[in-house]
Amino acid sequence: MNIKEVARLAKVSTATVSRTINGSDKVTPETAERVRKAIETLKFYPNTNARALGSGRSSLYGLIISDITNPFFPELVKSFEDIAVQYGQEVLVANTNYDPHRMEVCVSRMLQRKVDGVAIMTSEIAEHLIDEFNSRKIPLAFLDTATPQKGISNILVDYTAGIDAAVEHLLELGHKTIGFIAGPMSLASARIRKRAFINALKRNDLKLDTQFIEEGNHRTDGGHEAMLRLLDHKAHPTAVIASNDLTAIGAMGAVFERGLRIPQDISIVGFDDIDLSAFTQPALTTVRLSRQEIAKMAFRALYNTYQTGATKGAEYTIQPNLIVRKSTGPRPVSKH
Amino acid sequence: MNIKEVARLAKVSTATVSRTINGSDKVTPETAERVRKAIETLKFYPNTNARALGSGRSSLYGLIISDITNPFFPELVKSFEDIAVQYGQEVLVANTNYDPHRMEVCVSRMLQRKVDGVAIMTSEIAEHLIDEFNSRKIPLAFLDTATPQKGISNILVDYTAGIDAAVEHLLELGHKTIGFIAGPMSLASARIRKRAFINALKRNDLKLDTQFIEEGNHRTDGGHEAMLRLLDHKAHPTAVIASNDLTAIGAMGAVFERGLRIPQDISIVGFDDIDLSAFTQPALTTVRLSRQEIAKMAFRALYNTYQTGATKGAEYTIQPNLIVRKSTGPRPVSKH
DNA sequence: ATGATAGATGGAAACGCTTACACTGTCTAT
DNA sequence: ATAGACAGTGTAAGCGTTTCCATCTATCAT
Repeated sequence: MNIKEVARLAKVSTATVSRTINGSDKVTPETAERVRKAIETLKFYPNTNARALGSGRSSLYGLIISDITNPFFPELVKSFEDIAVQYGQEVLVANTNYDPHRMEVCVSRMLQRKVDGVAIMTSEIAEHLIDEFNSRKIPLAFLDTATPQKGISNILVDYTAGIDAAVEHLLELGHKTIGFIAGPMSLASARIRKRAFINALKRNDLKLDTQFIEEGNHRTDGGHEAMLRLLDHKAHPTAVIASNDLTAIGAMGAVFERGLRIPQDISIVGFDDIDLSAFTQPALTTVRLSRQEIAKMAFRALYNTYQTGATKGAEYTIQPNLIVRKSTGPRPVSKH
Repeated sequence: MNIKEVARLAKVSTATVSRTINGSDKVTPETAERVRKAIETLKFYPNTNARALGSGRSSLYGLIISDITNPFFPELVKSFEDIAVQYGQEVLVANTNYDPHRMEVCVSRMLQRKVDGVAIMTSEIAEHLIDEFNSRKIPLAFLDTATPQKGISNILVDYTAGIDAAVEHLLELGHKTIGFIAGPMSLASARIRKRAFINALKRNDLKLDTQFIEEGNHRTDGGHEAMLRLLDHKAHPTAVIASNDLTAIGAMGAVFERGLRIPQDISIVGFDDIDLSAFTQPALTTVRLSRQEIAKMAFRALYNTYQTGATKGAEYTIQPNLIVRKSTGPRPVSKH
């Protein structure tokens, strides 16, 4: 079953069938109708491989993430696909599993499939891999890459604004000592968030107490352990901000384990606003980082760059916003 | 950059380059080495589209799920990909969004990309779409399809065993009245789970009280509302089994809202064991349904069928098992 | 030495599309 | 009536691989 059989049945040339499929306006409505009917009858599905090969366009966009089981990503993937579909494009998703070798494999897949652009939503990528894309003029879009490059779009998150909002919210509730559970320092985004927290303290004239900053791993277990360490201090903070929601959720478990209540004894704030955060007990106050917005910007940047053949990428900034739920409350009076 | 340039640099024909890439044994080690060096130097990545076109094999397997943001699926996707990679194959994931039209789009994508097999992990699919695959001899693997067909593999879940384990666990804890929050009756898997529950009651000589069976939607909000309805009965059940974990989590929220405690006042059991379930407060007792196992079976079934050209599919059964955590406890003494 | 055999390599057709270019027939302006 | 423009369609040359078949060389039994 191929375009030739369709052409034969519709009594036209293969060129006309191709034109009809691609919605060219140079086909009379009657002819197009005949072709469409033939396609229908034969249940013909054009071979994507042949199309890509013949046209030189794959209509495929790559999306590289670290781990689909990390709840931050599914919504990102979904939004990215939704918008790609709107533009008549397809998406190739690849997981790096936080592993540099797997990253190479992902890149290789993208290259072999001749994608029209790649969104790299995980911070760590080797320089030489970027070069592979660059030399082939494949548009790239990054999320928070530390090193912006020419020909590459960048989606920046205003972490400062997000963390500031969280700190101010806690200040308004009367908290004086705020702890922070960071992500792994090997991740650029975790480093940026920690820095934003330190700056927010400074801006609000709060003293920085490094013993109240613990390092987690952006997963629940890390948050759990880090929180236990924080609670071990004779005078622990009355509020804690976590570098991401998973960490916050792990931290909440640790608080309960020690027989303390949230938010009466201690307030917790997360970051990201993963779906789950609305359903924890109590519901988590968190800084929302819209995956939909990230996906939309990244895709558009890639699509535009590819279509216009522009050589320089764009920059966009995304504003996170605080979602106040039930895990934050006034500073306990008994506390210092 | 293509195979010709590699051939020129390595001073061989394109046929030999192709053979080297595909690991044919008919190439002398020295020649192969020369070719590999040329590939390296030129940073050549073979064009997947051309490969698929030329060989007639796409080495691509489709995976159709309903919704990647449903926490049941990410782990399934990951496991499926992991095993596909082991076999040197690639995966094309598509979401139906529970929408029959989107399902058609997904199937169309699979057909256009000439996949070597498709795992359909969402129950609802129109008969005529199955035919499209059948007539093209594309292997199919289903999860719990109600209507087994020839040439199609089927992964069956022993829901009866899973629900039985949950019911028996509650019985041992002394519970006499057990409620159930079902999924949407439009979903085959939800219907099967409900039926399994009813049968389990029967088998244990418990009377079936239909007012203690509520319908949810397999999401948290549905579980929340269904639980509120259950709690509205003057004598509500002391234990409730939910059709999936999301429903159970929503139900837990409702319990807290009414000022009751888990498990002291009421026990809750989920189904699936999504990652999150270990981190709820209290951690959810649930019936684990291994996504890894499902993925493994589905992929193997497809791969074997395609490789051997077998015309009849296989059947596998998966045994769920109860994971006891903190959301279940002895029947409250004050209760009837 | 000779023919047979096997193994390595090359030549070129095929895969199923897209698209530049050529062609035909109408229509418009003169 | 006629040249020019233009719309609709067809012809055929790619696109980058794979793979069948042919060719060549070296080895071996005779």
